[in-house]
Amino acid sequence: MSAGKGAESAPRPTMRDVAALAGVSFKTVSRVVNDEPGVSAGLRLRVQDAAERLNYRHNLHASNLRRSAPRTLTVGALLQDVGNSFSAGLLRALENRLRERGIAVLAASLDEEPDRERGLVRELVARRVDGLVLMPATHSQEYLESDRRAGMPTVFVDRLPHGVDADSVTVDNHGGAAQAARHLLAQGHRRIALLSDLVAIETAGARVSGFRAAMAEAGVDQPAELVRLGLRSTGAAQAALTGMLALPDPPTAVFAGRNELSIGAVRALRAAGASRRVAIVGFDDFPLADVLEPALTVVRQDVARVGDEVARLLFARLDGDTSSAVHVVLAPSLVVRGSGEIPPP
Amino acid sequence: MSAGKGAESAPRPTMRDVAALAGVSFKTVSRVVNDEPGVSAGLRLRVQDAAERLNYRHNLHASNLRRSAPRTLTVGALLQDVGNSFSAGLLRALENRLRERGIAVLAASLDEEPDRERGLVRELVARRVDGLVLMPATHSQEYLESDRRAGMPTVFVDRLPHGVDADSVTVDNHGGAAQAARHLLAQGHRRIALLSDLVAIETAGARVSGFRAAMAEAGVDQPAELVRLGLRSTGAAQAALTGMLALPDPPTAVFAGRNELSIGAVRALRAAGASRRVAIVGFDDFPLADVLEPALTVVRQDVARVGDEVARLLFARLDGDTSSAVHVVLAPSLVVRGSGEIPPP
DNA sequence: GAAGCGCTCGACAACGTTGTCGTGGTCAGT
DNA sequence: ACTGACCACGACAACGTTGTCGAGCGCTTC
Repeated sequence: MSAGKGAESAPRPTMRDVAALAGVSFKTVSRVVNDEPGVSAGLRLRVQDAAERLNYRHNLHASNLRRSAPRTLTVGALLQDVGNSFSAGLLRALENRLRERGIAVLAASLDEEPDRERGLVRELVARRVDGLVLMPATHSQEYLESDRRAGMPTVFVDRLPHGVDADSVTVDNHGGAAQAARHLLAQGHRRIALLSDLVAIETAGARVSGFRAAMAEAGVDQPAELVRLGLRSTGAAQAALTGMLALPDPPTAVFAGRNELSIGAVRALRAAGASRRVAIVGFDDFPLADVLEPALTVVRQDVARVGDEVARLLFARLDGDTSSAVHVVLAPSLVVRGSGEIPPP
Repeated sequence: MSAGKGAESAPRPTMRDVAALAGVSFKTVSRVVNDEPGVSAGLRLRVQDAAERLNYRHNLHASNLRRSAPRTLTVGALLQDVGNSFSAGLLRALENRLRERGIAVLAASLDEEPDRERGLVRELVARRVDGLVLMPATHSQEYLESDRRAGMPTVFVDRLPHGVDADSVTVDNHGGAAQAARHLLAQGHRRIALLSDLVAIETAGARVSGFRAAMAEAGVDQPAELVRLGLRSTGAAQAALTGMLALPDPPTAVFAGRNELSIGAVRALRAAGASRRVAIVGFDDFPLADVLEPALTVVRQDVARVGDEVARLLFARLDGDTSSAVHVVLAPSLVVRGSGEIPPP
């Protein structure tokens, strides 16, 4: 038994081959394959049998090329990192909805690299995907405009579109972060560390500004030594917080702006033996947040809900809706689990 | 500015349109687009300019239809659940390698449903993907044989192929589970609970048999009350272990056969206040296993390594290697973190 | 019995591209 | 000045499919 494809393998059978075996014209095969009417039951069976015998497989590309309303039944999903729990959960939620329409998903990761985003969009357009779901890494998506005009429905997720008037599904990052800050303030905390990713990333920026707004509103001032922006990884967050814990006047609470930063912060607290002394609230839930000790209080975005909304908007566009862009903003919720309720000393 | 695609939007420009604008034949446009030689520099610029002005986008489907060696530059990855950390991590590792060759990934989840696997394979073949990465849900993949003969390279991952002679990358589940059991036995445990998914799932079955082999080897017998198979979810594992902890003679240690079951087990231990009293070793690592208290000892499979191997095998087949099927088995490693080193009372 | 209708089915063009081959022009060599 | 080689480019067929239209057949209807 041969194991590989073998460049020399016989070409796949086409409708013509099936037609020859069944003794009909290849147009009749097309009718049978597409379940079109106008073929007698007997012939239909003969054709199906021939197709089976030859292992005939429909060629979606040729089909799409010819069809009057081409549908590749494929959408592209450009997410930050399909290995990260937020992107992965979203991808899964999307897949569930798209499957209902027989649509497959081309998934790729952007890693916050603008060039990769532009390159991948090009590739996906060349593949003539029916639609695009984009968690952008670029500052402006003006480059998308011509493709959208040419009929490419696009739904932004997690971040708003800039320079292009497309649908979006985001969460209220500003509000969620403010809620986290108020929660910590309500426990009596005044020295609250702020750990954030690059503020150029829209969600991170909104969370920082939401946090700061709530602090300002409470009249608490935020010293620079308790702020670290531009943290790109779990390790960076861990190092940053470890440094702060060694300050003469260390923070009594921490707000971590993204799930990986929360993890780094938890590691730093553990290493310093401060888990039960320093409060922490994170943005983004993750699978094990509830079994940490203390369990992690987080601002949660409902990824399944986000996926549902994205699919809903995309379907409307696929169905020909050309009304003006819709921006869905979902409210995140504070999940109280213990780590955010530790009082200041 | 219009927001949607609009079924009525102008058709996309083709090479013919670009040619008309540039005042050349459309074959010349083809040459320019594909960077083929035989076009003077001046003309090349004129064509590129025209393409730019019209927002021309290459049509990969038409291109592939005509090409003598069609390459869709797409592979299908059928994984268990792209939202689960193991599948997601693997998908990401695969994507990294495939990107180097400009190959995109169609990702889908099988959820252990055989019908879905067969249906999705059909779809992917209709899309003429260049290759298939499969974490099978079916008991036999004989149905794949004709497509493989027709030239579809297939690499199995995490589970071995059955009924078809294809490449595979798996980890030594039997050995890994045995190692976990021996580790717990070495601490002096004799009453070790076994939590497993459906043993019909090959990996789960191998882990169960590995665990049992190590127990038998040590002459320890495993009472039925400490065995629960067929656990499909975190909640089921939690309930199962909670029940066992209430036994007159409860287990002093637990082996959880899959990461979600470990999570359920940890929850059960936490709820029973037994985290520091009952030892636990899990199969599969996950992002926060090291920050639990106590940190979770696990048998780890290196997903990045698995992804690399899968890509390597796939590339070899894409490059025409028709030698017989290769089966790569990677050794998992025991990561000692604390939870597995709790001694029996 | 002729006309008309409906039902199957096939011939053919077309989708947007690449592969093959032919044409016309330039230029070096004699 | 003439040949031949080479280069730039174009005409045309082909990939596998669907859309359009018309041919052939059996049936009903007056």
